[in-house]
Amino acid sequence: MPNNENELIASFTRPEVSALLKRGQAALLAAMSSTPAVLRRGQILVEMDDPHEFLYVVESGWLARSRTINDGRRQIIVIFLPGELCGIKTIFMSRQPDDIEALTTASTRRIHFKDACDLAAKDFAVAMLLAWQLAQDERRLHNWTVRLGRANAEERLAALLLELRTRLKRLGLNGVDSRYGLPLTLQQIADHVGLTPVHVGRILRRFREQASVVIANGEVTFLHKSAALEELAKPVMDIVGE
Amino acid sequence: MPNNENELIASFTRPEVSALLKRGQAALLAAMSSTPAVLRRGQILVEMDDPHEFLYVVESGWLARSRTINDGRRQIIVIFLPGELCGIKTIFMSRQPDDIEALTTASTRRIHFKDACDLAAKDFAVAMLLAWQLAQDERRLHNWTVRLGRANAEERLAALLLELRTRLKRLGLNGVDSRYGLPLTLQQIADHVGLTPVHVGRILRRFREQASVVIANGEVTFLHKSAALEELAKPVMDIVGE
DNA sequence: CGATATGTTGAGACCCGTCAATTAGGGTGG
DNA sequence: CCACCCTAATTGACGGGTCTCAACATATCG
Repeated sequence: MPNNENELIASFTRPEVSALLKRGQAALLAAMSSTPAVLRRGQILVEMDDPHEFLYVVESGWLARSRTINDGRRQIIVIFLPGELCGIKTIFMSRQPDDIEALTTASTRRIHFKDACDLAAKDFAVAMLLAWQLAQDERRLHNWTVRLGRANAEERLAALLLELRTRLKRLGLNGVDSRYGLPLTLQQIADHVGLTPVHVGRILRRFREQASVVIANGEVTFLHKSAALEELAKPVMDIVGE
Repeated sequence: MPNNENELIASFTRPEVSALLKRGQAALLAAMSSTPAVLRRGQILVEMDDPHEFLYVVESGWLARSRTINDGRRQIIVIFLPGELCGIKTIFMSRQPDDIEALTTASTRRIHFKDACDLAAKDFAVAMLLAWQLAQDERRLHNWTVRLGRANAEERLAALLLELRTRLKRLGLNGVDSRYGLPLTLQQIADHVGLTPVHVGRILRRFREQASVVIANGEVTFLHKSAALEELAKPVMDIVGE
């Protein structure tokens, strides 16, 4: 168990911490399967209720933890972006009631949870990285709990678009500040924010008409009145802009 | 970092595992402050955005992680019952955007996160317990994400009442199977399930009229048609009945 | 006994869902 | 290059679940 992660989140930009995390990430990545598995959109990496034994890193594409109810309702619980780890809880539980699925064409590499444990025991930076990612995930879940419980459609969508912007930026995956790729369908967005695709479409039209954002051709583009978006989302954004 | 928690959740009742968890709990509790801090209802244990350094165990009463928006909206993100640990993420982050507050009169004992880490490093059972509680918390957050995103008022309330029943039973805190103490106001329930107190009251009346459950005098009592509740909640309950 | 917080009930409004029709887009094969 | 198909996106009309507001009842506590 790692022993001094305090101040981690508060110091996203502190060079010595991010350096440690980068070292841990490098060590873990080096120990992962070298040949990536390729997934088609909609393909399921880990089936719900199945025992599973691996942690994964997203190489390219977007993944998600999702739960589907037999009457057709579906909730995307967490989105995993390229470079992020998923399935860390595999270390602690052999089965979970959710799928991990590919939201887009994607590729992943993996490591057996026992190997990951051994590595973490030997290399503190790896333990640090794993703990850090877990804490990140839980913080994000807290944010979405607040949004799904108390925020309206506009606030949820504004929060989603802004959260993805800061996450992609932090991962170094968006070229320009005012634009990023969003490879999700309205249905997938709706399943994440707890709305219907029809209503998501209506809210996005409203945003477009207000000149806040346009989302077209799989690209989000912030317009000159995007401050209105930030104003909308502000009550449900956390300290680090997610 | 612990190294063989696999099968933990799947084996809630496996005697050797629960024995290990009990040992870990005993060791951690023994290291905690011996004089409990007493909290009045509504009192805040950890203020949002404040740096904090302690893990807590609930001795008596109910606590919650809650987030309040300045316009008055409020979301209870997680409920902590007597015997459960809260603030474990303190080990990893010095500040979080939520309060930890007393939902009822409550008492807690605490331990500095560094001491908890040292203990976990020496005693595997403690590390096990901490990891197990974290995994528990995250699984519960997943469940509530699904419910807040996709379940209607009846399903959310049915799920809440049943989840609390199984959690209290597991903690050994309910005498009879068909009855348990629920020390929450309609407002607090509403803040947890993402509804208004008025609507929560209406749904509970419906439950009462259907002879599913009565909730009166701070007690939940399941009636002869409580199977209807389980039917309602089933689509949004996880494997272990939470 | 009064004061305050909490619970109950009703009427009306609003946000979002449902359903259905239409358009647009993206790939495939001829 | 076009015809075709299938999926995704758009739009409108309508209905319903939940919220809002306000009045009243009840419980709690000094």
